[in-house]
Amino acid sequence: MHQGDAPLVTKISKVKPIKGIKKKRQKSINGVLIDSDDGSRPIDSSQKELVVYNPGTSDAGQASSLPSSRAPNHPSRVLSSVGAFAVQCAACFKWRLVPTKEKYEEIREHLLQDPFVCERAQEWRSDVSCDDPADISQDGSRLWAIDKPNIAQPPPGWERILRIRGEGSTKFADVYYAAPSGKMLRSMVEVQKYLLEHPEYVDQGVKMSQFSFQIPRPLQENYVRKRSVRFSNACESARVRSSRAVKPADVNPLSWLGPPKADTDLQIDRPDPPPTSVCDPEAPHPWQTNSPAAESAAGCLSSEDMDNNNAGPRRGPQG
DNA sequence: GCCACCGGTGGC
DNA sequence: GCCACCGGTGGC
Repeated sequence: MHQGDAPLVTKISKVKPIKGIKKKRQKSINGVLIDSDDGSRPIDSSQKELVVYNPGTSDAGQASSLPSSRAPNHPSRVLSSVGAFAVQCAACFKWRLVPTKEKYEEIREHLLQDPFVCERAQEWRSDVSCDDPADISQDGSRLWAIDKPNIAQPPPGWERILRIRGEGSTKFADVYYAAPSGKMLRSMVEVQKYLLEHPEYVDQGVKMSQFSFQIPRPLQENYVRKRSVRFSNACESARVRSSRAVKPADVNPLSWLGPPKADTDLQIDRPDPPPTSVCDPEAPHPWQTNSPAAESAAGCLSSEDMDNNNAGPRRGPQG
C-alpha cells in the first residue's frame, strides 16, 4: 500500500464473567483478541494501526478522563470490550500501546494526514524509538480488530463507546455516544434529535461531524455470523465463505471516510469533506470494499482477563 | 421497569 | 453483501 496510510486496529480482550454481572452481557464482551501473524510485520505493507486499550490492563497504561458522570452508581454493570489501544508505526511497523483512549482517539482522528511513528510515542514514553522492541504483538492471545482512521474525536464531555459483541453475533460491535448527561445515543438520527432537543450543545460547538458510528472490523474470520439466508440451504455455504473479517492484505489504506449516510439529511452540520488527497485514490479501501484479499488471518482465541472498564454510561437508547 | 445486548431489515 | 437503524427481550 502506500506510505502514509494507516488503518487502525482495535484489540479486544476476552472478559471473564464477573460475579454480579448479567450473564447475557458478559457474553458479548468476550472480546477475544486475535490476530493474523506475529505482529512483526504490518498488517498491510505500510500500515500502522491502533489497538484498543483497556484501562484495567496494566500494560496499557492509565485510563484517563472518563466523565465522572458516567462512573456513578453502576458498579461494573457494563464492561468495556476494548482491551487496549495500539498503533502501528508507519516506519518500522512495530506496535505501540497508546496509554489512553483519548490519546488513541486523538491519533486516530488525523491518522491519514499524520501517520503515526514511534517517535510520537515519546509523548507518553520517553525515548522510545523504532529501535525499541514492539510494545505488543499479534500473538494470537487477543482479538484484534481494524479500526477506522480519521474518526473525529467526540466533543468534550462526550464519550464514544465501542462495545464488541460476542462471537457469532450478526454484527461485530456497536458504537454509542454518551452525552454529558449520560444519555446514550446509538445512531446519527438519535444524535441529531438529541442536539435539536438540547441546542445548548450546538451552541457549545457540538457538530454532527464529530460523530461517527463506524465500527471496526475483526481480524478474526467468521467472528461475525453471516446473515442467515432463508428458504435456502445456501446458508451453510454462505457461512463458510465467511463473514468478512479483516485480513492482513485487506488492510488497505483508507483514502477517505465518508459521512454516515444518515448525515446527509441532517441540518445541524455536515462533516468535513474527506481527505482524499492524502491517499492514493486508486487504493482499495479496506473498510468499504469487498476486496477478497487474503484469507489467511489466523484466529487464536485467548482468555485474557480484564478489569472492568469505566462502568459505561447508564442509559442508552430508548427503544 | 430499566436497559444492555442482540437480531432483523430496508436501503444502498 | 454491508451497514445504519431500531425494536425486542431477558436478566437484573
